[in-house]
Amino acid sequence: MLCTEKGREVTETEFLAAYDPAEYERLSVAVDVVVLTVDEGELRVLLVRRTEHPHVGRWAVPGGFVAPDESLDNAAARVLAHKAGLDGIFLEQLYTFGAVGRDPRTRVVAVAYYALVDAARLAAAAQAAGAVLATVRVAWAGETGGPAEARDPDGAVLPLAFDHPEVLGTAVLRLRGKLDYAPVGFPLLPERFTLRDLQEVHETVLGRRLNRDSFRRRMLASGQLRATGDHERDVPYRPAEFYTAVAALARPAEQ
Amino acid sequence: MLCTEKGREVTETEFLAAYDPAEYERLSVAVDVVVLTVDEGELRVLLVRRTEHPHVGRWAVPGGFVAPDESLDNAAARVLAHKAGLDGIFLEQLYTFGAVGRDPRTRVVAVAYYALVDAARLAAAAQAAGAVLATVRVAWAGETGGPAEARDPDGAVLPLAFDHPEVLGTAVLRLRGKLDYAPVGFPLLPERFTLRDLQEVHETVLGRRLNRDSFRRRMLASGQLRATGDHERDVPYRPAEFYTAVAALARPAEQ
DNA sequence: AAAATAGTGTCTATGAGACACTATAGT
DNA sequence: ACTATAGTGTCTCATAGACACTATTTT
Repeated sequence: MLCTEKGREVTETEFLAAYDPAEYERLSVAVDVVVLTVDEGELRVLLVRRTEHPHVGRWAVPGGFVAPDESLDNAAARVLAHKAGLDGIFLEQLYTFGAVGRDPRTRVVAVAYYALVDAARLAAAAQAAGAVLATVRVAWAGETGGPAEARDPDGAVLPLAFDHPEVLGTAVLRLRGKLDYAPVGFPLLPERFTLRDLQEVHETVLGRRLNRDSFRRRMLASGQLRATGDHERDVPYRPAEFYTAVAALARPAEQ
Repeated sequence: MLCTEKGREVTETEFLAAYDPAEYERLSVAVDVVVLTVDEGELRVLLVRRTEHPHVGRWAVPGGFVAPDESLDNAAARVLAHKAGLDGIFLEQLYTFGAVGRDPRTRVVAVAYYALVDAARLAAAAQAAGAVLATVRVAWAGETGGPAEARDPDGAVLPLAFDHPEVLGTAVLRLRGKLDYAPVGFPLLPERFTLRDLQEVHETVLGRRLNRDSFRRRMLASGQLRATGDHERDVPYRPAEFYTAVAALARPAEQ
């Protein structure tokens, strides 16, 4: 059952020395990063306008090809840093899109990631990078799933490149699913936030209103929040206390 | 902002005709399929013994390289059919593993899938394919995550190839997570099953005992079960009624 | 009859939703 | 004083766990 060559077994070292990678056809592998935030009750995504073929002029999530000497996670972090100017934020693998005709140039397998960041930081990064923040709309409720649509601030639909409607829809679906059991809301908020801010983030992501009393009890009982003792200022009503997330959401280690 | 060549804009058609895929380095892309079942209170995985370098003699989940003209889903279904003789069973993308050194031959990005099948069918398929069914053990509880280990029927640990301990661990984690909200137990059972069978599957996957009364109520109230009116035979106690899953779990459509 | 599990009914504990009430800021 | 929201306490309802009891088969 072992490989033989001239009547004797070859060792793994000999095999690897003689191995020719061109024996199997290779594919282009890209990472696409869906950078999401919540602002003013809307889910927003960072999009860049394509300046080259294919799909010139259409809008795309930042992406780039994976180099032979970098891991997928590193490639995604590199794309996030170079194309969006963002560093050290929540970043997690989402899904891999590999339909044959998804890129008209050649066969490209895209490993999609999603990143979460607070609205103020993303607004600054988008401006510096020359990107736009588009509102995300999905035509489905709950955890049904399906493509998503991006609109500019005037409500006009932005044409998306490649299969990015599906990529964006998958990111929304993942976010909704995670919010039910994971503290995924915190990366979307600044370090200090009120319970009202947190509830608005949850409601925006889930696309439905939540019960205030129940949400408050559940969050305080979860042990994920630490009260700061500080309160809001200059609000025309009783100021709410600021909280912080008790444990920073750990970045998953490279596989 | 558009590409120019000799002072005029090029159309997308012209661009694609002149596009050279070799401009970017390409990678090998493989699919690995984790085929799982539950039998005798144990989670089992189908493994094949590697007959070629690298990792000759070690055990691996069935895998294969993705051809340029097939989608990832199709490649996974092909591997499942050719290497395990299984067709038309639950198959879903799991996670993509892309660490640089995970394959000693060359850079290989592995898109892992997991498949679920009932124990009797998998036992027959494994025998026909010359594969083994190994018991899966994880050293972690709940949804912690981490690598998994495979043991033969005598309890001896089978050495796994590549990063397959992580791949296997990721599959167990996904299965546990899905069981909480999705009817993922049904693909692991034959068409007709008792509530006891279903509970045993859930307990095995989750790695903990469940409350009988509560499980029964929850399942019957879920609307996912249809009573058949038939009952077990030749059991030394009151025979339980057979149920069927009311809706076959739809295979996700190709992206 | 004994043993073992299926299946039903009921009580209790827990958590979500609803509501009432008090607290605290700006206007 | 008025308004708007923060924060607390309590009631109700739905669901999970626990337990008791009956049903049905083989040995």
